[in-house]
Amino acid sequence: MKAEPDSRVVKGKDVKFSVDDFEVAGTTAWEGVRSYEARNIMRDKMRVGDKVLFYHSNCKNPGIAALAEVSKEAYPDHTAWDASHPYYDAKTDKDKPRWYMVDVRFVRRVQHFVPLAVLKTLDAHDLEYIRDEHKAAVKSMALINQGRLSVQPVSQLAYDAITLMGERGGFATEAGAKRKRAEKEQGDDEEAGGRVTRQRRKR
DNA sequence: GCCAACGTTGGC
DNA sequence: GCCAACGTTGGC
Repeated sequence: MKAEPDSRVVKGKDVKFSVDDFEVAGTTAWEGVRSYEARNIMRDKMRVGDKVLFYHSNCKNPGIAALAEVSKEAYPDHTAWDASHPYYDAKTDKDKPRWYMVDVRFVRRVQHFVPLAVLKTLDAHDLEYIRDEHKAAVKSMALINQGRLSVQPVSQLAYDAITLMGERGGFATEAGAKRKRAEKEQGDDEEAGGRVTRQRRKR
C-alpha cells in the first residue's frame, strides 16, 4: 500500500502520510483510494490479519518503509462525500457507496529501507539470502510492472524477498549499486580480454 | 521538469 | 462503442 511521505497540497489539504505519521497514528483508515482496481483489492481480497507492505511513493527515494496489517475489512470511504476533502467524489451518493477503505495497523519499520531502485535491479545486487525464485517473484510484481496501482497484491515469495531484505539489508545505495555494476562490467571485459589473449598466445 | 503509462472524457 | 484528446500518476 502506497502513501506519500512528502507534503503535497490537494484542495487546500496536505495529503502527506509518511512512515513517521503512520507510526504515530498506529492504526489508520486507508482513505482516499479512487481507483476501481485498488478499491476491488481492498474490498474483495483484504482480510483482517493480512500482511501489508507500506510503501513511500512520489518522493525522492521511493520504496518499502514499514510492515503493517489489515485490522478492519472494507467499509465505505466517507471522505468521498465530504466536499472539503481532497478526494471528494461528487458523483457518488450515500445510498450506493462507490469507494471503500480498510483499516491498517502499523506493525514496525523495516530495519533497512528497501528502495524501489534496488528491487528493480535485484540481479545486480548479489544478495546471498535472495534466491532466483525471489528475484523472479519481485520481477513480476505490480510495483515494477504497473507503477500506478496504489493498492496491489504481493505474492508470498515477493513478500518473503522484501521482508528478508528489510531485515538483512546488505544492498548498497543506488550510487553504490551503479559503481558495483560498473565494476562488474569492467571485470567481465577483462575476463573476455584475458581469454582472447590466451587464445592469441596459443596460436 | 520531463515524460511514459494509463485512466477518463466526450464527440461522433 | 470507438478513439482522440486530455488529465493524472509517479519514477527519474
